[in-house]
Amino acid sequence: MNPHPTISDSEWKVLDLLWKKSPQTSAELILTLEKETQWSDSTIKTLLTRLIKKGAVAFEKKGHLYLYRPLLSEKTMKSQVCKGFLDKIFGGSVTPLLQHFVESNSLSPSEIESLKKLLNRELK
Amino acid sequence: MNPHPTISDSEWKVLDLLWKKSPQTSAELILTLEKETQWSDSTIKTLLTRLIKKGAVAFEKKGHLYLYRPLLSEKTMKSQVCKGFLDKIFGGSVTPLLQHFVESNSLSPSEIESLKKLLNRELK
DNA sequence: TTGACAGATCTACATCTGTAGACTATCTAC
DNA sequence: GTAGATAGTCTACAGATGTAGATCTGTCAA
Repeated sequence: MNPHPTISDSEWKVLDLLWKKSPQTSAELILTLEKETQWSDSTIKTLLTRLIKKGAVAFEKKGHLYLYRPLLSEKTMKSQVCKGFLDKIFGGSVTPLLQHFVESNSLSPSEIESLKKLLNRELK
Repeated sequence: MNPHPTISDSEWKVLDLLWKKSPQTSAELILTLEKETQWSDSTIKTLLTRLIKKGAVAFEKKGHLYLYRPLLSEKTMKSQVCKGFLDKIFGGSVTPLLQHFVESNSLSPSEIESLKKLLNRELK
């Protein structure tokens, strides 16, 4: 019913891995996540379960293997999160967001170049 | 101890108002927020209390008036939230973020213009 | 066939969040 | 000085989240 359920930060990490590669077994996911987090395997399984309950992930039994894959598209989800973020922090408009990055000097010259290219391409 | 506490979505709305104008009495805040949300005054008072406990807001008794003001700077907080967002969604780099907005056609031509100006100014 | 193991499910629990009613203290106007 | 209005504090409670132990179950090797 909920077209785009809320995905918590931890859940997002799991989903993100599935967007990068799918399907994956829980073992694969656990292996990857244990490197970048301190989570126990149990935690990761809980997150998987919650994602399934939210309709964000599906699994398929292949013999005795469980293969997990994302049900929600990365693009759609990111759109939603971006919009929420922009609304909350910058009143919904992109300019102040970019301005923020510019002013906080968090952009390297090469990054600025590629951003400009992006915008130029867009105008054609 | 926590230099920048986590501010929840609802709390953020309150803090945001204080960034726009400060100090304000709770009555002012309640008046504004009741227009854009469905919150009861009690809810807003709870949010204020939590912000105070988190060290994000301070109040001052002026006679029998309570004046609230933000303790955390807007810039600092937005930086933090932006960074967290960027890390979570786009692996920490700005280009894919802007790319996202470009590709999702959420930029108006005039917005693109102003973004370009921003970047050009930066290069000087 | 039995034990070890991998993988799933159940249960748990503290904290945070959204949301708000009840209660208390103070001030102001009558 | 008393009632009503204001403003703050306490308490509450359900649901989400971060985190993980305990347990069940199916499979494969010995």
